[in-house]
Amino acid sequence: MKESAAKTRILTVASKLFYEQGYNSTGINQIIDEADIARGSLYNHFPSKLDLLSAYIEQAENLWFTALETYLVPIKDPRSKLLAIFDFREEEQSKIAFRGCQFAKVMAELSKDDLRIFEQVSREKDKLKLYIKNLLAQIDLKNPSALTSDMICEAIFLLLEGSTVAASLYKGEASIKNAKTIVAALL
Amino acid sequence: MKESAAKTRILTVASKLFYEQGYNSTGINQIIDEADIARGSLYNHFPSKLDLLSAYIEQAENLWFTALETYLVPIKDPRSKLLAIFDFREEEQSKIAFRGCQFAKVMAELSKDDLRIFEQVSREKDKLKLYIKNLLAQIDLKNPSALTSDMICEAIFLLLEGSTVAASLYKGEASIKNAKTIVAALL
DNA sequence: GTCTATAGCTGGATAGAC
DNA sequence: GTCTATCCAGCTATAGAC
Repeated sequence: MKESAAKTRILTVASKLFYEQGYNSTGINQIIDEADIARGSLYNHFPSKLDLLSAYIEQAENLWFTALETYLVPIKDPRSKLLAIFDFREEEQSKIAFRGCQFAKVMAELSKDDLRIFEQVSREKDKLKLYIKNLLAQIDLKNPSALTSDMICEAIFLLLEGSTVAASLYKGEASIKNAKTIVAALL
Repeated sequence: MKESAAKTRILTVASKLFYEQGYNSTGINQIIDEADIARGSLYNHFPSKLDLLSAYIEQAENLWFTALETYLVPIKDPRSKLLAIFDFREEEQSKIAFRGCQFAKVMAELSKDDLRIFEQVSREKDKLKLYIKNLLAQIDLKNPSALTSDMICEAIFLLLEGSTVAASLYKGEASIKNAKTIVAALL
């Protein structure tokens, strides 16, 4: 059930370009040039550019989550694991010049009518929230802030998203480090 | 020193379209159609599309900040003022179907080389942080979380940004309400 | 399944009349 | 300063040969 080499190459190239240049600014022409395949082949595998975007999102979701889990494997303590999510994001973002969250970037470019993509992205974010929630359940919260466990989960999630946006604005890791400090105070 | 009516109309129409459809997805043709001016007039007032974007950002900054300050005038207590920033954002976003932060949207669409725009936006965000900081200075923090005043300022800022992104993803106000709850626990 | 050729449009920007 | 006419490069998508 191996996918064609052409299809894989298209998706690889498109992922890179969608993220680096944006979806709207990346043309089919550039994709077929860099992937070195023919126009017709692309439309054979992906009926439209939006289908290609959808495939990119799906792949990126899987890759991102797998990378996060792998990063956290050596860390045993759940509290440290939660804090390390911010280290992971910092490393990841600094490698790519603080271009921001892949999914947030796509959403910002889409028309509000492209519901399919919005749902895909929100499913991914829900997966992350669930992952955070499970880690929180293993912690004996000292709870200095009188927030419920669910609300602390939300805080971690929002601080992660917010600090990524801020880091991409300021082109530096300071916001992500700050978010980690704030979360540490909440746990 | 009144600006020409044409220029004003161009900027009004462009602002609306840039925000509703995105910068890249809005063409010069559509702008001149809806503003009902001639192609040449647009290029007379704005040498390039990027100059028009820059003018939009500048105007949006001023309008947004003025609207926030006006919203907060009737509220006297500084702690309530801080929390009301989230009410303001919620009202503002619900009016526009949770399309997200104007500035974040633009940044997500830009090439990383458009430094001029990045700097414009970061100046705006700095203004907001300073405003938050001044309000915080008037509060006697009970400080349950052992965070410095500067770090609480950062937390408010990051939660505001993060919850706006999340609200635009989920198309609802829940994230913004949650962010307010979290901030209330920090103050 | 992969190719080339091209349709059909729209993009941003310019020239030159008035 | 505002207009119309137009350039040319780019876009997404399709047709039809191999």
